[in-house]
Amino acid sequence: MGKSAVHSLDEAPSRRKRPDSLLKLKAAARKLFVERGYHATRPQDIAREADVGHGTFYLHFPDKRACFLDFVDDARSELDAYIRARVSQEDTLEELIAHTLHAIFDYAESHPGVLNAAMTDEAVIDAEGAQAKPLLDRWGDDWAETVRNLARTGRISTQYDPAIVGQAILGAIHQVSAEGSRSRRNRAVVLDNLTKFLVRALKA
Amino acid sequence: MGKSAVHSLDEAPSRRKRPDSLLKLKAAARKLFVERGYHATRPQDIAREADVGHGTFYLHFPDKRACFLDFVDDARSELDAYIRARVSQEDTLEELIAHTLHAIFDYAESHPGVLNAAMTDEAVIDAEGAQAKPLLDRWGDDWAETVRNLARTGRISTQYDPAIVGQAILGAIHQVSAEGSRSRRNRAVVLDNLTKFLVRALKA
Amino acid sequence: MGKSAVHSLDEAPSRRKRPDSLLKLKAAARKLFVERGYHATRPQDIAREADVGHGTFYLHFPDKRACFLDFVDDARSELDAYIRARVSQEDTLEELIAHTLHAIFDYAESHPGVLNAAMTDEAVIDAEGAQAKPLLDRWGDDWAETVRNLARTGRISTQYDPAIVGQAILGAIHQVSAEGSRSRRNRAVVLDNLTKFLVRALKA
Amino acid sequence: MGKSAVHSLDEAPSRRKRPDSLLKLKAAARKLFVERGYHATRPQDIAREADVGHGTFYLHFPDKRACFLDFVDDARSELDAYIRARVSQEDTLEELIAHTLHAIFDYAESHPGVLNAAMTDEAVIDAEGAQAKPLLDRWGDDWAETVRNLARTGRISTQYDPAIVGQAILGAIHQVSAEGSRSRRNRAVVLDNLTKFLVRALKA
DNA sequence: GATGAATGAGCGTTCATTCAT
DNA sequence: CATGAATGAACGCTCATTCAT
Repeated sequence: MGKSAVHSLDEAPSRRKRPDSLLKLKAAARKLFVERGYHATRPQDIAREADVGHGTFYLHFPDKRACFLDFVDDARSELDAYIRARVSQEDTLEELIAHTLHAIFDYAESHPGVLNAAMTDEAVIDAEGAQAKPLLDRWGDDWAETVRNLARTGRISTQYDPAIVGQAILGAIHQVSAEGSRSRRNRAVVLDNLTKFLVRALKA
Repeated sequence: MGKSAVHSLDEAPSRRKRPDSLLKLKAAARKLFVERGYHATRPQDIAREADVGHGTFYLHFPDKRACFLDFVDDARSELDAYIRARVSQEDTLEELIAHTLHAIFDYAESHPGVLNAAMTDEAVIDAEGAQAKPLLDRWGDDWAETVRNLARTGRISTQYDPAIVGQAILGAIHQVSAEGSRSRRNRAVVLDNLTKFLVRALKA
Repeated sequence: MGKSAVHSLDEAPSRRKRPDSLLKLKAAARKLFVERGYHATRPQDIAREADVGHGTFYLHFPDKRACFLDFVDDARSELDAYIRARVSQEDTLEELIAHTLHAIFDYAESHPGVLNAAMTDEAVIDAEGAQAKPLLDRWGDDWAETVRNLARTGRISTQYDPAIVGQAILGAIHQVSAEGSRSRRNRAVVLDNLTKFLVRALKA
Repeated sequence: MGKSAVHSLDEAPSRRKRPDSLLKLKAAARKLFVERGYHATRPQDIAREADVGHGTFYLHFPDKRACFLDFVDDARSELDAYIRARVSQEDTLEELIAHTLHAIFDYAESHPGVLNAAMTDEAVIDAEGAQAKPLLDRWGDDWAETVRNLARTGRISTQYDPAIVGQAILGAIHQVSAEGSRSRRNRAVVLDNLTKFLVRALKA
């Protein structure tokens, strides 16, 4: 009815088919997880927001949990890209910290609420068989690796256990940016203080 | 310990009744919130664990949320007591950091999981009418106050915004201890690294 | 403590003991059944309103239903007394109708809400083993008896089945006064219309 | 009647599905509200009676109250249709009363208990946000309108306040038919008495 | 692939009633 | 007589998931 039988010249312009229902679902899921949180978002809500049938949700995700984890993974990848685009191997400690923080705050600014939503403790979304490591811990591990590299190249003190200070750095950044956005703090001031704090803590 | 054995021949030592159902419920609630988290713990589970009827739960708490908030408040008070017992006004920066961290780690050791459970984001337990500030932010504010005092007495650099580095300190401690307990790290090493990290970040 | 051991000169002036807890409970029950209705009134509420312990309620009533039925019986007795005080055997039809309606409206005015609350359909308060006749039907029976008397003494048409017009009269009175109080109608006008209506319907 | 039997070879005559769960629920709700009353009927009971899952109930009604109100509305519409089919504008007073009562008693006979169940005081089903007027009052208003018309066309005495005698008529009819069905009175006798009663009360 | 009506275990909570004191 | 802490069956309702179409 009114839907042309012609091979959809008008809507699927190029490649193969178009499973854009997945894209619509992912966008809707992100929107709702950010706005309402994991528990207050029902698969039905996501499907309606995406303007697809409720059943379609389960064509693309085995369950709600998987959908949330997928959202978290996307956020992580996007943030990684932001960071990789701004830091270079030759950065000094100050530069590396400053560039990374800039990347994180830029991401948070253009994707408001996403980082906070993505960091919902996984204990909260799955009492029992949770994944090995919460997202925050994995991000802490990334910082541990960075710390190891900085120590190896003599840019920071070698007296630290990288695994531990990696978590410390991540924790400081996370809490400062989370609270900063809740309290609507001035971004430049936050960045400046946090950069100074981390650089002094690490400098050789 | 400290509870006199005199007169307790049986179980109900002297006069009257003993409306200890509240105590049993609080203990049960703590146990289950720690073991399973807020969402996976039902009022009914708490009542059964406390060995009282379902309805008794609602004699003492208006709802599940209030029970959780009560648990959080208790944890906060207990931890405050631990900290106050170990730090003194005349502590140097190093001492203050070390003593506070000792207190936190002692508390975490003798009450495993409690701090993590208590820090469940309040957004998670009550979408709408949540309290103004999450517990973590309030603890960050406490650190901000400490930072202000240290700066005023010349023990740390005055170039920081206390509100921001307060949150940074709290974030570092929280993440290090949370991840540390998940990864079963050596306590002494964690303490040592974290103390050094914070002292260097703050020292004048 | 502070309660005189002297044989209560001050409080139980005359006869025996004083089981005034029953009186307090009955007053409280009436107040709450009128204000909130049967289902929204809990035995606990009645006990608290009466300022006695919850258990005391069950010392005087086997259950909530019995308490309500007791309230209904009281209302019926009181209204009967009002009516008996105003009508006499020698009243003409007009007088009898007018006096009875005056009695009912007087009672309703000095005990607002009581008649309405007392007429709550018993189906509503006890799904299964209800009493043989709802209160309204029993009041209708009373009117049937009155009609029989009026017919016997030639004051009204004899062509009616008293049982049926008894219910009709009661129904008209009940609905007019219930709706009249809900719509805050003028009492005199209501009385005048209703009297005329019933007299014309019955007059020989 | 009016539904063509053509094509209904089996049960699902032609196209698609048949979302008759609503119809089954409405029938089940009517049955149970009539048999047990509002408070003794649980949504779950209605669903089981309709042979659908509990949740299906909430697909069609926001809550139990809405389901009951829907039942009431249906009953009112059905009865209105019965009455409209039997009375005409040119009826004399006697005819109008007689035809209307016939319609009501016919409806009550072919839908036993429905009118009584539908007239459950709305105060009983919803303490707070109830509708402006109970169903009975609204039916009384309908009678008031009828009385106004009769008075305007000179068919009844003009000395009445239509609003009040409207309620009186409705009250008489309601109580007589409710008690009549409880006492299993002879329908013809009841009709005869009630018609005479009302006609005499109203006749000019 | 896509749909959305249907499901029912499970939720947080209430309240009429009991009974040890 | 009086108490009120305790009870637990029962309530109205939600929502992650399935499956016939």
